[in-house]
Amino acid sequence: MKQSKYFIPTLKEAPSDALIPSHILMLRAGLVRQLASGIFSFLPLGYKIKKKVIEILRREMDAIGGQEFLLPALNPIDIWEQTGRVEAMGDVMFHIKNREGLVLAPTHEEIITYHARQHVKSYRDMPQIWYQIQNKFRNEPRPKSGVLRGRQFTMKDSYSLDATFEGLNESYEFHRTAYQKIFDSIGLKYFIVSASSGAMGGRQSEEFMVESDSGEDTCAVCDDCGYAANFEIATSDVEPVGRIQSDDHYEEFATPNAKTINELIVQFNLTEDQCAKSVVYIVDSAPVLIFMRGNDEMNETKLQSIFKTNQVRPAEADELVKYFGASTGSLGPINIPTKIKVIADLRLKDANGLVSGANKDGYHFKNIDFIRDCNINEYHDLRTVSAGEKCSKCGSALRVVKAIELGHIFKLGTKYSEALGAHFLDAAGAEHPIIMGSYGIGVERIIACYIEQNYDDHGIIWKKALTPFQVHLIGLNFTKSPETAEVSERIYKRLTDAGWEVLFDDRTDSPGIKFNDADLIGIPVQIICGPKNISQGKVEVKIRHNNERSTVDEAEIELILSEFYK
RNA sequence: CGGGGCGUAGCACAGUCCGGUCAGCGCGCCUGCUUUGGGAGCAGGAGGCCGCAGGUUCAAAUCCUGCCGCCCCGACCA
Repeated sequence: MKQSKYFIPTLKEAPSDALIPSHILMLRAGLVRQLASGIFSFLPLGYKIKKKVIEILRREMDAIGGQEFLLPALNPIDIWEQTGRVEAMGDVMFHIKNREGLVLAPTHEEIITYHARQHVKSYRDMPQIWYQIQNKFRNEPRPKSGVLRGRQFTMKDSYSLDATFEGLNESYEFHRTAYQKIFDSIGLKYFIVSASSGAMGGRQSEEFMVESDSGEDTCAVCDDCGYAANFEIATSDVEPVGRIQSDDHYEEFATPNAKTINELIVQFNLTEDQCAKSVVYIVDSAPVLIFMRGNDEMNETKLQSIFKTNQVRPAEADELVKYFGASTGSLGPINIPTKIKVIADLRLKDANGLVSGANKDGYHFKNIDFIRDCNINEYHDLRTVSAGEKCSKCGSALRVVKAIELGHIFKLGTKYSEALGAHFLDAAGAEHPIIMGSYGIGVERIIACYIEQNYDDHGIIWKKALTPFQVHLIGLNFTKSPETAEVSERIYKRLTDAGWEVLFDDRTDSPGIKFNDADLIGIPVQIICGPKNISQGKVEVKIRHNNERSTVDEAEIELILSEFYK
């Protein structure tokens, strides 16, 4: 490809809307342009990279027996109503206004299940792995960070259909391995975390994460043993509060100026372990009183999983008065005027000697015994881990990092097949819902994450898997030196004929412009043809990632390329 | 949806408080000449409803009202 004819609008300055490296570089290198918030056009160079990603995805999905579909983005809404997801998705789903009953698909479990229901009627028809690489539409409330969170994006989504849970496990493992191959071959540094299947009611789920300050997920990772988990479900090894030797009855004391745990600790010389913090949530419109140790933070996702709902919110001030007759800072487990559910974090299990609110503004109780004095309905792991706590596997200090979710694999179970009536007959002739899994990878996120991990002051640094071209042939000073033009053309033709993907900078611009553009675009190998070297029958080879330069004979070029790309 | 910021040429910005002197700078673009190993020089030139709509005023990029768009923080994210 001759660069003089190729549309690569590079920018010297970064558009002010772009803040993170991948976004800035994708704009500057002429890969994408933004059309509207969360909506991007891929320009030729960017699309070339995207197609390379897609090819890798296709290769690995085919390798595990996946069959490629292309499902419509326009969906009849009634299928989505049957699974209850029109409501669950809420505003995230785009609805067509001038044609009643159509929506834009944000994902495709429903449509896959629809087709499975039509034709997968026997255990003999399974297992199946169906996938597609297609645009998804989600009305994100706030798109951000370039292509990392958009309203229209490309996803590789696959779905497994199995007759048994053993089969599902196998399909899941196939995907897990394929995903590792995909990210490894691209050269991404990633880690896998256990994730919450949340209110979806699935069985197991893992996410493929890239550590990044631009990430929207938080994970706890252990660098020693490899433990990694999404914050939503992460646990750590923390000391339980336990019991102390004391039979003292609980006793009210005035705490007029202590509303927070820290104020209690300071004013009454307590330890965090002695304090049972009360938190009140409204879960499915019913209040739940939750106890956490000291300043331990409650994790909403864990709460959602316990109650299997995403209808969870902190109680409002007037609700606290209504249920407890007291306000925040004075709530506790004893003398609750209304009957509500009480749960506590595992760390407080069966503890005593505790201080908690007296359900009377300005008063607390001390010497509370959770066994003797309270009716704690259940104990659950409810706390959010924090950095530096001990890994529950190996005891090393956990790190807490921001991460970008690149892929998600998920054992769905029978939620969709049951809702849509996708049943099959087993060998004994008994009817069962199809057992499903769903697996997704964000295509644009791969590109953005790759760039986040591979750039320098000059621009992007591609490795061989995703580079839009294998060689950047840069001709210098053609107007002054027709011989250089001639030699460059000859090299271009020879490499192209030999099957190399060559971007040939045959523009008449000054060398500085060409070098800077080349580094910005980031093709791994640059071959520089200038008059000085040409006269000696030589060209210069520059390796982008380490800036290594060598002057070689024209005849050696292909050998060097074969070596680099072997 | 709450909070904050912004909208002036392709990109980056100044001008807005304090209305008139205001359509400006740099880069990019076009033409010519010179130049060519890390974003060249000189000369000449093109490009704008100052986001949109209303209002105030003799006069609006500038003041007022409404709307739209974009970015950031938060909420949200099968």
